[in-house]
Amino acid sequence: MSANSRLTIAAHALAWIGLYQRQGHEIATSEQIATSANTNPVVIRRLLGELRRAGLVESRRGVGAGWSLARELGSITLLDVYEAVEPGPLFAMHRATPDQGCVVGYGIQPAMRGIYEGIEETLRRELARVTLENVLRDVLAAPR
Amino acid sequence: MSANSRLTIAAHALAWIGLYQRQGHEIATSEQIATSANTNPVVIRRLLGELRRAGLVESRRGVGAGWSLARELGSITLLDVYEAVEPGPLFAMHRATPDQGCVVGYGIQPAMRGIYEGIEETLRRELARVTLENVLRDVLAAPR
DNA sequence: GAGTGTCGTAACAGCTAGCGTTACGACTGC
DNA sequence: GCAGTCGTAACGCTAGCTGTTACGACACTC
Repeated sequence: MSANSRLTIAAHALAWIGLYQRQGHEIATSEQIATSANTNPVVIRRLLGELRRAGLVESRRGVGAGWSLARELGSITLLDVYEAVEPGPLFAMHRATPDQGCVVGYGIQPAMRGIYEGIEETLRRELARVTLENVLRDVLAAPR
Repeated sequence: MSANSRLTIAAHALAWIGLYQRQGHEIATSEQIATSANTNPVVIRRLLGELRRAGLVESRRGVGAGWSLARELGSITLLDVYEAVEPGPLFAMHRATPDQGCVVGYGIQPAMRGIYEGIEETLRRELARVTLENVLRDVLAAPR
């Protein structure tokens, strides 16, 4: 489906900030997070910008600027992150509208829309069951 | 996530063939299906080729050639179609492997892998609950 | 108020995947 | 031999993700 890494990187960033704050620091920079995720600071700033719009993190500017959590890790779910970072639907309809003169062409889109809605709802419920607290716990539980 | 229409078009093709066969015909051509789906016959042939590799349809060549179902619509689920048509995982990991010297960079991939596995398993279960028979029924139930 | 470090964001390039299209050989029935 | 359809390669277009550079905006320190 040409999957992307946006949810993964966003979760990485949040877990990193959360852990950093528990170690007594207040503010994390996109530079630090980018180093941990092995990517470019701009990529991190773009993603965190979307998380800020969703109210999950806050940013400060000026000297000593950077990012901090706007909510506890335990109150942020993967669904929150997913919705902040992945707009569109999971499955797409036909590019060009099918032949409305054909029975199948006429009924296929409403039919699939209904089915997809149910499936996406299940996906959301599943994403909502995992908090970033869970993620960080799993991260720290990695052997060695 | 840059969703594509492959599952939708494949389901469309299967429903079309199924209905066509119930109307007494034996063989459907990619040309006919493409007209209904408003796309190019080659797109249909490519998708049906993948469904054939999965044992869902059969094809004949020569004059009067075309496609037919290898199984009843009721025994084909959206999961069968999905697996035939969408190889990779739903969510991707980091492009470049994260900093293994960082606690989060080290543990994030195993953590997310476990979480994603559970979620994809749920998705599969949900897809497995819908048969192409269900799809066709919904298609025919469209108002007007 | 000058200097500094970081965010915010635009702009661009490279890559990949999906989709549409053309073309043509392979096959099979007449 | 002819005709109709599949099978598949090849190509171009588009869109999205990722990485990178660049630079203005901002706020703290001195």
